[in-house]
Amino acid sequence: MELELSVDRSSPVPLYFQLSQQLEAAIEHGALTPGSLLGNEIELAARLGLSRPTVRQAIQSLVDKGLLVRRRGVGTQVVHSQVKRPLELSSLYDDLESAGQRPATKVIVNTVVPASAEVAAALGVAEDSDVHRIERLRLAHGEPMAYLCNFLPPALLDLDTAQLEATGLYRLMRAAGITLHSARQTIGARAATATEAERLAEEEGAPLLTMQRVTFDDTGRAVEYGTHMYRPSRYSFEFQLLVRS
Amino acid sequence: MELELSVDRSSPVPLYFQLSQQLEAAIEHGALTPGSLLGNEIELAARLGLSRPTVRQAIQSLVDKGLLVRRRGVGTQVVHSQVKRPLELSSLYDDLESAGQRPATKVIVNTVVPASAEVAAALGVAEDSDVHRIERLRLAHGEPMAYLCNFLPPALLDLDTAQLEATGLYRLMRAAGITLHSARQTIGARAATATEAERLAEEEGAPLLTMQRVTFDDTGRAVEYGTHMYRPSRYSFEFQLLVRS
DNA sequence: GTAGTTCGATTGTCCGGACATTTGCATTGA
DNA sequence: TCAATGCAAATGTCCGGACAATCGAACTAC
Repeated sequence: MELELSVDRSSPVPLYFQLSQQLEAAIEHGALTPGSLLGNEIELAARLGLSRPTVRQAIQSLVDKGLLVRRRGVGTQVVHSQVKRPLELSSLYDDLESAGQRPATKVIVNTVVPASAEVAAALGVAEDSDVHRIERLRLAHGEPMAYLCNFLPPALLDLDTAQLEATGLYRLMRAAGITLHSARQTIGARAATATEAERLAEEEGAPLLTMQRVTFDDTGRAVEYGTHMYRPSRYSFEFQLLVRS
Repeated sequence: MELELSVDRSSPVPLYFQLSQQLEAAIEHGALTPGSLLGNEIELAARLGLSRPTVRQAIQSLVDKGLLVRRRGVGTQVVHSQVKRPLELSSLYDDLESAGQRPATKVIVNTVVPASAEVAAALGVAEDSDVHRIERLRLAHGEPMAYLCNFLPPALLDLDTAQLEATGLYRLMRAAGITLHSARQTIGARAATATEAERLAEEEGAPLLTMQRVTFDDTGRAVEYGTHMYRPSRYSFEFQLLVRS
């Protein structure tokens, strides 16, 4: 196996990034089979005309992604795993769209309200200060799927109802220059109340999947707090957790 | 602010790790307040008698943990976030114990069975090959909390019923030298069947929180597959998702 | 044959330096 | 007054080298 690797030094793309992308593509494509050794770093660096730290940086980024494993004294090998693409912090809208489900959104509420104690604590703003409140019904194939209630700090972005119905909240945030970083989520279940049941076309007492989430941007600011309710027959959460060492 | 930092060069602990631990402790302890600059890398390196790459490695590890943010041309600052400790891949047993709940386990089944198609696919073993099957009832304060059904590949570790009742599965795996790396989880909800209801002291049709998980070690091997059912009144999932870039 | 030892291979850690890129601010100019 | 320019500061990228720690396998001794 002679893996074709090359870097373009005239490109503004960092060299280590070029290399890591090529390696990732090779793994994804099957050119590098699970369990196979990657060849030692020194030789790889020499072959590409790069220094060892640069090669290490490329490899390390793939190790962090869980695609490679390094073993001292042995070498670096491709992980032997079914899981190719770790699931990340995702948007329900994007999830549905990439699943080919043609999502639709109906905005029920889009207003500004004083923050309750709960919302204020989650967003890190003063109690009774103004926050956006939006409530949406998310549908797929015309069937209700989830009821979404979100709160956003003021002056973060302008929430146009038409835009909210055309796309997802995360996408609007990214478009407004907000870099999402992490989210703290709580997932539970409970029986539907009468009003919830009606909104979601379920019966009273039917099990609902609930999710509460606070999303943070890269500066650690809370940019969104939400309480969502999903129909468990239509949706379940799928994600990958990594051990942090 | 004169943060006290020092490294011990005679220690076998890597220098970058010593530094990152001290910085993390300072953030946790409040000596470094959110939003405050960390001082530039060059000066920090000089003060500690370290090279810049070593200091960068320490800082980078904290950036990966979400505690710091770097901005080119500005500096490195402490993240302004309520979330101090990102939740990691956790064990129900440990969760309960650290919450002071004195967990107990009752082993219902502990045997070896041929792998069904579903189990074989999850664990990456041949269909009908031998796998361990354990079913456990997890209690807290004497109250049933969850019903856990797990499958493990053979010859991974010996599953002693007494040990299983004394501690959690993850802890047994770690003690056997298995380095857990990641887990793919699916969380959903549904109504309890009659037998499930009886096991968990719920009523038939009551909402249950369900979780399916495949856990991988650092070589990418699947080391555990499980189907769990939780009483939503007693337990909910709380975790933090990071955006992977 | 088996257990212990040695040795080569490979990654882990660390250094000191160089230049590029981006940011924020002060200065300058219209 | 306001916008454009220039400058300093900080992180981003990259280099080439050095030594340490660990693993696996071949080898040796019993």
